[in-house]
Amino acid sequence: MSQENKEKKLIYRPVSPRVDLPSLEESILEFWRENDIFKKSLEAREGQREYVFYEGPPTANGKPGSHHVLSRIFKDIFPRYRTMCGYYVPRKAGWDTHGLPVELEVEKELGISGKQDIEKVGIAEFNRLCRESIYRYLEDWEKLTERIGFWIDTADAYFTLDNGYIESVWWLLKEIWKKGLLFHDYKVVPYCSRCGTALSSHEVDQGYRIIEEPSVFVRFPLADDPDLALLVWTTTPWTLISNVAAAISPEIEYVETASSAGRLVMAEPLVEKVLGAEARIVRWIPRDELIGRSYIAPYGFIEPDGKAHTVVPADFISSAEGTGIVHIAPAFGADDMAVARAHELPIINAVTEEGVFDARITPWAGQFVKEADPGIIEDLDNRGLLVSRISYEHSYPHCWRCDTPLIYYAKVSWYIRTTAIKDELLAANESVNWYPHSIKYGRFGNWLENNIDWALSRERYWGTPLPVWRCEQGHEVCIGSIEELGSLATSPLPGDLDLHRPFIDELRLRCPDCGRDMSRVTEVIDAWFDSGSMPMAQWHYPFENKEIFEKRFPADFICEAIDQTRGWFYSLMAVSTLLFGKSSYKNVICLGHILDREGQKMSKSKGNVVEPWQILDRQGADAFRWYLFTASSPWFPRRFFPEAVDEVVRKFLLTLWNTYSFFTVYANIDGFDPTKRRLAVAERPLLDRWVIASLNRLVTAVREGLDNYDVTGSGRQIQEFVDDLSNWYVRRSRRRFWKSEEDTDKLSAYLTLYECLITVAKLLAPYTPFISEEIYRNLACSVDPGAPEAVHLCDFPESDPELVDEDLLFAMDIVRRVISLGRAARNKAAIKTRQPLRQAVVTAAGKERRAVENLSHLVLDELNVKGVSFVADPSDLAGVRLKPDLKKLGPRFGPRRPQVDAAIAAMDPRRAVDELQADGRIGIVVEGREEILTSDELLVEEVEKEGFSVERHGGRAVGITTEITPELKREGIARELVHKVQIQRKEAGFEIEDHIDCDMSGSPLLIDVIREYQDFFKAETLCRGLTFGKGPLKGGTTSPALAENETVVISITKTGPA
RNA sequence: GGGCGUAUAGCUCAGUCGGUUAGAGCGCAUCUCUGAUAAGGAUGAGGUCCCUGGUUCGAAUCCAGGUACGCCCA
Repeated sequence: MSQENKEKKLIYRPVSPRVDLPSLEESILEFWRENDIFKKSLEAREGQREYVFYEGPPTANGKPGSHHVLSRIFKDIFPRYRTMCGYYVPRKAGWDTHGLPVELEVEKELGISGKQDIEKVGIAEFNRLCRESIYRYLEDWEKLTERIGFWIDTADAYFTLDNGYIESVWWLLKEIWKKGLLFHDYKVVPYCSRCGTALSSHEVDQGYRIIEEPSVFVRFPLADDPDLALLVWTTTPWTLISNVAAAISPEIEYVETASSAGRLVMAEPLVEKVLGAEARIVRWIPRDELIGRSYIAPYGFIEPDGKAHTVVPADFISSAEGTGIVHIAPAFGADDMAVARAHELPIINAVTEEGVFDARITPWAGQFVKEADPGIIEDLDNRGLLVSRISYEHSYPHCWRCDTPLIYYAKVSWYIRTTAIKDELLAANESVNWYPHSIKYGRFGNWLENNIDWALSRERYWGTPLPVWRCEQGHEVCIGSIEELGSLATSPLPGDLDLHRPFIDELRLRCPDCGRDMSRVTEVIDAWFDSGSMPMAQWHYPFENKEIFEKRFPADFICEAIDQTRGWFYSLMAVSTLLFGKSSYKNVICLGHILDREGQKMSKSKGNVVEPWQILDRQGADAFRWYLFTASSPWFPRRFFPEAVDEVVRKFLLTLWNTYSFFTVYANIDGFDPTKRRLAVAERPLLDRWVIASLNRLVTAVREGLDNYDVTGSGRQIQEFVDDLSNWYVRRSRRRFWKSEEDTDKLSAYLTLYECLITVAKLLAPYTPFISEEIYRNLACSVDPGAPEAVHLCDFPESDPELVDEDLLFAMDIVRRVISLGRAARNKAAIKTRQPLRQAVVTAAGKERRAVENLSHLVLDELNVKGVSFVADPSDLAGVRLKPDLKKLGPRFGPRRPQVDAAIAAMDPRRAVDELQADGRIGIVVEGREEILTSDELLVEEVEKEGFSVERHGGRAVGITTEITPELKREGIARELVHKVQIQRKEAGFEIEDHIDCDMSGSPLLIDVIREYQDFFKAETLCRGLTFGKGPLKGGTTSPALAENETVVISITKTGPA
C-alpha cells in the first residue's frame, strides 16, 4: 500500500493519529500571519452591521498571567463568533499606561521610595522612566496575545499616555466642569506624615500590624448641666484637640449612671463593661433629649468656624466596645468627615502635613501627634476629665516603606459629583445585561445605590494632569483642549509639547477674570478616569473621528474580571453617563478569578502562579482555551493547575483529532471527494440520519448559547457531540469505511462524517481557532478551490430544522440506554461479550418499544444476542416491590405518612399488585383506620427473575438470558479463536488488508468448532488457506491459544495483500 | 467591620419546581471490548451535599445564623 500511495496523488494531506498540538498551532499562526487572515476576516464583513467591542486596557507594567489569558480569550470568542455570523467587528487594542503601579515599579528599580526621593530624581526623569517601563513588557503581551489566538488590532492600539488621548480626557473633564460637577473638598486619606504622601488601599493593606496603644475614657461635661458629662472613648487622644461633636447611635439606648466616677451619660449595654458592677443606672435618657445638646469641648485652642460641640446622630456606632458615644474629629476620620458633612459641622485641624501639632497648640506644638498622646492623657487627668485609661490592642496600619504609623488625615482633593447623577447611573445600569445576572442588582447595583463622589485627584506624578489652572486671586479655569491651552498661555506652546508633568506645570496662563498669572494645580487624575474615557478618547473624540465614535457607541460587549466592578465597569459607565446620560456598554461578562490548586489566590510571593507559557508550550492554546471555556462557569472562581488541562487534551482534542485522522486515512485510500458526490440525507441509513439530526440540533444549541453569552454550556454540548461522533457514530460505522465494495452505504458514511467534521470545525472556530483551522483547511480547501481559505472567513453553521428528526434522536437515546443496561447485566452475570446469548429482554412499551425495534440490529450487535424481546408488564421479567409515591401520599397523610409507609411495606407485593391491577385501588390500615390507596399513589418496582441477569435504571430494565446452550458455546469458541488470530496478526505486524494462511492443531473440540464455522473464521481473519494439524507454517508465526480450557497451536503466515 | 460571590466524591464539575437510591468525567481497583484512538464499555471503593438551627409529611435545593476562601470597600 505504501508503494501505491507514493504513486497516487492523495486528496487530503495525511494526518498522523499522533499530534503535537503546540507545534501545529505555531504553523497555523504562521499561516494566519502570512495570509493576513485576521485582516481578511474584518474586510470580508466591512459595511455589514457592526458588533462593537471595547478592549478594557490592561496595564502592560508586568508580565501577563493566566488570569489575563482567561479574560483575553473571552474577549476573543464573541468577536470571532459574531464575525462568522456576518457582523463587522473591529477590535482596537488599548493599553493603560498611567498610575501608581507604574510609579512603584520605577521606584523599586531606582531603589528609592517616597515623594521626596522622586523629586530628588526629578519629575522629568522619573516620568521618562515610567514611560519607558510601560513599553518594557509590551512585547511579552503582544507575544502572548498572538499565541493564545486573541485577534485584536495591536498595531492600532490606543495608549492612555498619548497627547491625543489626554486631550480627549481633558475635554471630558471640561464638560464635567461646565456642568458644575468638578469640585474640591476635604478627603480623609491614610497618610504617612514622614513620606508626606497619602497611601493607596493596596499600600495600606501591606502595613497592618498589631500594636498596643493607650485608649482613654473622657468626660465631655454638658454645657447646661456641667455636673453631668457624656462619657467618650477614643484610641487616638491626640484627635481630641480637633473635636467638633459627639455622636450617638439612633439604635442604642442611653442612660445616666451614677458611680464613683460621677454622673455620666453612656450607652446602656456597655455600662457594666466600662464602669463596673458598682455603677447604677439613674434613668433612661431619650435620644431626643441628647441630640442637639451642647457640651464643653475638651480643648479650646482653636475656635471652631461655625456651630460645634453638640451631640449629633450617626449610624456607624458600635455597641460592642467603647461607650456608645463617639468623639468626632472630621479632619482625622472618614466616618467623622461624613458626619460633619451631614450636619454642617466645622472642621478643626490642629495638625500640619508633617504630622505635628501646629503653633496654636502651645503645649505640644511641633510634636508628632502620636507621641503627644501621653502628655495629653496626663493633661486630661490633671483637669479631671479622664475617667479611666486602658491599654488597647488592635491592628493598625503603618507605612510599608518607613514603618511610621499612618494617620487618617483630611487633605483637599478634587471630586466629581457623581452623587448628582445617581439616578441616571441607576437608569443606565437598567439597560445593561450582566453576566452573571446577580451583579446587576448585587455588587454593582449596590455600589451605585450607595454612590459616593468620585475622588478624582492624586498627588502623584505619572498620570493625566488635572487641567485646572488657578491664579493668586483664586480664580480657576479648566482647560478642555490644546487649542484652549494655547489661547490662554502666556507664551506660545512648544511644538513638541508633552502634556505630562513637569512640562505642563511650566506653562503659565493668563487669568481670564483678573489677568493675573495662573499656574496649574499639582494633581494628576485617577487612572480609572483614563480607562473609563476610552470610548471617546481612543478615537481622540471630539477632535477627530466623530462619526466613528458615534457609530461605535455604546459597546455591544465588554468583558473583565469581577475586581473591575468598581474599577473599569464603573468608570466606563460613570464617564459616559456624566457626558451622555447612558451606559457605554450593553452586555458585560464579569469573570471570576483564577485560584491555585488549593483555592488560594495566585501571587508571586506565594510562588503558586501558573505561568501561561507552561500551558501553551506543553498543551497548547486550544487546550488552554477549551479548559477555561468549559471547565466551569466563567464567573465562578476556579482552581487551576497544569494537570487539569491534560484531561481536555485527552478527552476532547485528541478524540476530535483521531476522528479527523480516521477520516483522512480512509478517504485517501478510497479517493473520496465530497464535491463530486451527492446523497440526500433522507436516503442515508438510520445511523447517518441520526448523527445528522444530532449535529443540526447541536448547531441550534450552540448558536442560542453564544447569542446569550453562554460559552460554557455551548462548549459542553459540542464536547458531547464529538464524543458521540467518535465513540458511537464512527465506532458503529468502522466497517462501512474499510469494506471493499463501493456502494451507497459507504458513500453515505463518507459524506456524513465529512459534513460532521466540517461543521464541528466551524462551530469550534471561535473556541479553538487552531485545530478548527487545521481540520477545515485540510478537509475543505483540499477538495474545493472555491472554499474560503480559512475557517474564520466562513459563515457560522446554520441548522436545518427539517433534519432534526426528534423521533430518531429519542429512539437512539433509548437504545443506547438499553445497550448500556444490557452490558451491565452481562457484566453482572460474568459472561463476556464474545459469548453469544439467546435473548435480551427489554421492558419497553409504546414509543420506546418501537424505538428499540427499529434499531434492534444495534442491540443485537452490541449485546451479542440472537434476539430482542419485550415485556410490557415488568413482572414477566422480574418480581415486584411496592413503594409509596411520596409526592402524592406526602400531602395526603402529612405527619401520618411514616405509618402509611410501614403499612405498604407490610403487604405482600405480588398480591397487592394483582389487586391494584384488578381494582385500581387497595385498602390499608393506618392507626386502626381503613384508608384506600389508588394505583397512582403507589410505585411498582421490579426485582430480578431467575434465568436472567437484570439491570435497571429508573423505570427501565434490561435482562439477558444466562443459559449457554452447547450451540451458543460453540459459536462463542469460534469468536474467541477469531479474536486470538486477530491479536496474532497484529503482533506479527501484518497490515490490515494482508491475507493469511493458517494452520491449527491441538484440541479436537476447538478444531471441530472451527471446521463448522470456517466461512466465518476465514472472512474475519482474511484467511485464504485453512489447514488442520499440518504443523507450523514455513516462515509463519506460531503461538498457543486457549479457549474454554482447551488449547490449540495457531500458526499464521502472510500470503500478500488483497 | 460592611457588601457581593463561592462551598456537592481524592480532583474538576452537573444537580430542573423541594420528592423516592445525589450524578458525570478524571484518578484508583477489578473486569471487559478492540485491527482508528493517548480510546470504548461495565462494576466497585469513594459523600457530614461546609456547619448549626428553622420551615415542611419530605431539604443538596427554601429561610436565618455562622465557618472557610475569594473580590470590592471601610
